[in-house]
Amino acid sequence: MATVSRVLNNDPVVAESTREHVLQVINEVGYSPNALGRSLRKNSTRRILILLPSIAHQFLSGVARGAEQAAWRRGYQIVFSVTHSNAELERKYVNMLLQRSVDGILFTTSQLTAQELSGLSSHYPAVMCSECVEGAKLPYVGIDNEQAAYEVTRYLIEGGCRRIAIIVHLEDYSSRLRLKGYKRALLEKGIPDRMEYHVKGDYSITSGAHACQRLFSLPEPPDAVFAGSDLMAAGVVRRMYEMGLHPGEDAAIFGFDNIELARILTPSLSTVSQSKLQMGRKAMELLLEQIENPQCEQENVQIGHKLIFRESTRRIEQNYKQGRV
Amino acid sequence: MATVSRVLNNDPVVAESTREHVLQVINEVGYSPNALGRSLRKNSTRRILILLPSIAHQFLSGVARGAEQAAWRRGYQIVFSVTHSNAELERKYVNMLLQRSVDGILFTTSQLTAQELSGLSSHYPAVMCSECVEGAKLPYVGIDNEQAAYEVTRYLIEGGCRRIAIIVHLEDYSSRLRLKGYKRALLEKGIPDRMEYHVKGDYSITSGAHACQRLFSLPEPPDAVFAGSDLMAAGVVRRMYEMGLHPGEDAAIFGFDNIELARILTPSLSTVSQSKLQMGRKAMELLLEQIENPQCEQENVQIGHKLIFRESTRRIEQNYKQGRV
DNA sequence: AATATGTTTGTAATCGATTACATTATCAGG
DNA sequence: CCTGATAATGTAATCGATTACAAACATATT
Repeated sequence: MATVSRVLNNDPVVAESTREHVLQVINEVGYSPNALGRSLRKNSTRRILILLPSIAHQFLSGVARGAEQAAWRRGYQIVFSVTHSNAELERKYVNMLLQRSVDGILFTTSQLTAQELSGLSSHYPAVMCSECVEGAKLPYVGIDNEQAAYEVTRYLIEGGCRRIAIIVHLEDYSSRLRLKGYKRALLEKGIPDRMEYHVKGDYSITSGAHACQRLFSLPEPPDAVFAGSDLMAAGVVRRMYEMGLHPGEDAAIFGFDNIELARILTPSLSTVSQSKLQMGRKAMELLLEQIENPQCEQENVQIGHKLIFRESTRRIEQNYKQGRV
Repeated sequence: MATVSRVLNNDPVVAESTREHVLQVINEVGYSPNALGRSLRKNSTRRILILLPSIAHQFLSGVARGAEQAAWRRGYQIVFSVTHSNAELERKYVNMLLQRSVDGILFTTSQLTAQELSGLSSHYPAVMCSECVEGAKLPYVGIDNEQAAYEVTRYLIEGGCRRIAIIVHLEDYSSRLRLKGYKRALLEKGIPDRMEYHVKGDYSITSGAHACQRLFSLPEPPDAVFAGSDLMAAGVVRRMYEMGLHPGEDAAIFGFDNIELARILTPSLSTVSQSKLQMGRKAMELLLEQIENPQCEQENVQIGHKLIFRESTRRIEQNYKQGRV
């Protein structure tokens, strides 16, 4: 029994002959070690939980891939759970960490309070990635949302747009930062910041379509729409067609996230690209570091971003080229 | 210690006063029961693993939601893992079942051999859903792929199309069934089945675009394209625009799965709708039944499907209406 | 007061793998 | 053939929660 364990753990002390014999018998009887017993004894599962708001999440799937790669490289397994942006459900999954079913947790989103997250993080390995919660004390990996939004808005203004609408989800921190960047650019360029051009969206296609409907029913419809996600931008595109407008012509569209959809829509979407793989990888590395070296102090990490220009801002691009600006 | 356990398990035998005291102390010291010890003793984790080929999977996310609901209702937790369609990786996750880290496994896809799956299923609770593996002996829940493809093809033919291309992934069983349905319809209507109209795709947007390129470079390009997934259909749409063609006009397009994208593309996609929620729910119910009642015999379950007609077959729709057919 | 009855609480074995420690096997050298 | 050293295997405690069973306690009955 002890020898079987030693064989399975590659303990060099067992004789080659017994090792072979053990392996053969294991094969014959179809024995499979019980991970519960092992983890209980070792006080480690070598398994990480990644929390996602939903499965079909284009952007986070890239982040998840990066995180997975980093985990596998260090011999950890990944499981995902889905919170559906529901705090109650999220708490149940967070319990997997408290109850030692996983060694660490990577949040890509959270409905928990800053206090809950801080408390959790002070006793257990946890990292936040992509989305972040204002005031929560736990290591965070993400982009500079304020700066990215600033750059997009400035680009639109310099490209000749004057009535720039923004669609954001005002309830999360990164959205608020994006709004701040947008305002900074407007202020800097002396463009009035008009409330009727701020529309709330929840990252979904449908909310983008609704926002679009509202915006293009205004007496002075926008000449550019900056959506806080590519999905919302897709909703805008779709609804503009339905309203008899030409997305990209009648208004420039800018998305966020650079998901695959952005490339295949007609017109293809200009968008903000975040390095998803890098973000996930870095977050996982921080987490594993915490697990294996619990007393280490950790800092937030900022990942670079870049603007990608496609058909949905082609008119602006032409303005730039023709020096019309 | 025994009493604490009894309190946590709501054993009515403990006195109300001690129960309160125990709960208070638990709160004070921040005690959280160790799930490993508990599961080890109870020989049950009340946790199910759902295997997905990738995270950002629009279609399977609906299936997963249905499965989740059914699981929560019966007090089971769900975790997901991602196989990236890699058999090696998949085996590692399947090990979670062998090692008792989960009570059951729900495959939505699999790269394992029929033999492996059959062996697994004969000793452990496992169900296959949506995708299926030919010859594998384990309960399966899905639609009648052959019939669905037959209906689509027939519809296209009756709508006046004569050069109908099909894009499918020939390596999986459901794709082969779809091809079979397609052939059946062609045969029935006396339309020649031309090999140059069979193009291979791997369910991705890109593969749809490639297939499209090939098809519309033929001397006799198709007048309809039936794609084995909405994503591939989206790739076709995109590439047709790029080739200066008009999807929906120059050729009817039919997708499969009815993911959200199908609704927002321009033109919106006609497609085959499978009841994702129902499929997931049913599969989970079968699985939980197996877990709680190991000796029960189970049968495959077929879920209904329906054809959804949108802009990408509008021309055909008009033919029907105008009685031109 | 003594016994019977019912209610709580405590004790110890158990789940399965790991591992420090004890024990046995192996073999070289005297 | 024995001693001593080393190599290999076995024994038993441990991780933390559960639960059959035993023990203690409280209350009612005669």
